[in-house]
Amino acid sequence: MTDSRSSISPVDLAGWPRTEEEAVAEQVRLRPLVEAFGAVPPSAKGQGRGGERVLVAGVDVAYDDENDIVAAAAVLLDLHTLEVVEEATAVGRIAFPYVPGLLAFRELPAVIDALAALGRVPDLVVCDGYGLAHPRRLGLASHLGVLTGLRTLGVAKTPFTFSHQLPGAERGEWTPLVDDTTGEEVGRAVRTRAGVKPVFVSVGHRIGLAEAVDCVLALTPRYRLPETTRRADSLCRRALAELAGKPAEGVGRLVAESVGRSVPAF
DNA sequence: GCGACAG
DNA sequence: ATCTTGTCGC
Repeated sequence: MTDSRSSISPVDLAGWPRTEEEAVAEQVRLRPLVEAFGAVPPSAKGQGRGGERVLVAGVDVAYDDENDIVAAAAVLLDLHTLEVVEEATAVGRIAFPYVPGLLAFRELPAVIDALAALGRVPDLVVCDGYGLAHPRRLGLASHLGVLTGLRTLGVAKTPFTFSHQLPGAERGEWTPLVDDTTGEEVGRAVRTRAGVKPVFVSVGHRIGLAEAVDCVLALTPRYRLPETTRRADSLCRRALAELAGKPAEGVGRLVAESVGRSVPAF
């Protein structure tokens, strides 16, 4: 047993929220289950010793609103070499409209399907968006963590409703991301590349904020965004493009593809 | 009431 | 997210 879960189960769409009220109620129910502490993975096994590599998954989704289709991708990387170990995609119908604060209900069903299609369970999942930095402290990264038991963190490209001072220009410098309604630090604005706009990192589940920032810096040797995010973004767009013209009916909610050990050039 | 608002 | 021209830089 490598993690608290040895496999990932798809969500039951029959019980998925259909209204904003139901969605908010679900966030309030899950919020107390978030664990905002934990070391850089893996903490369950031997700290990366003995040749055991740390597997980090990047997830992202792309939409075709015209045809009501969503394509998700999960790309597994070795945290130390940043090599792609495995990748998987899943497609389905869009499960919820885009509502700021309720993004998880739109993205998670497809994201979890893609993660479930991987042959291995990631030690950490990097999400495109927020975790605890959320009006009700349950952004998509935290939501995904609570639903699957996986360790997660969020990396967003904009400050959402929070405030921050610009961090120093050097890579690695950061400032707190603050919720002005409570004064608490909900994340950090992190400079992943010298002289380039910062990204916004927050805790998802089972990891501390400082540890989450360390992981993000390890995943950004060259670009502003983590390699996990870049890889997943590229893959889900390709997966969506391959569905060109196909009607939403029939797409259902099928795992479209699962490719092991591929290292695509992009 | 109005604007802002992760992706 | 998605649409969408040209442009600067490695």
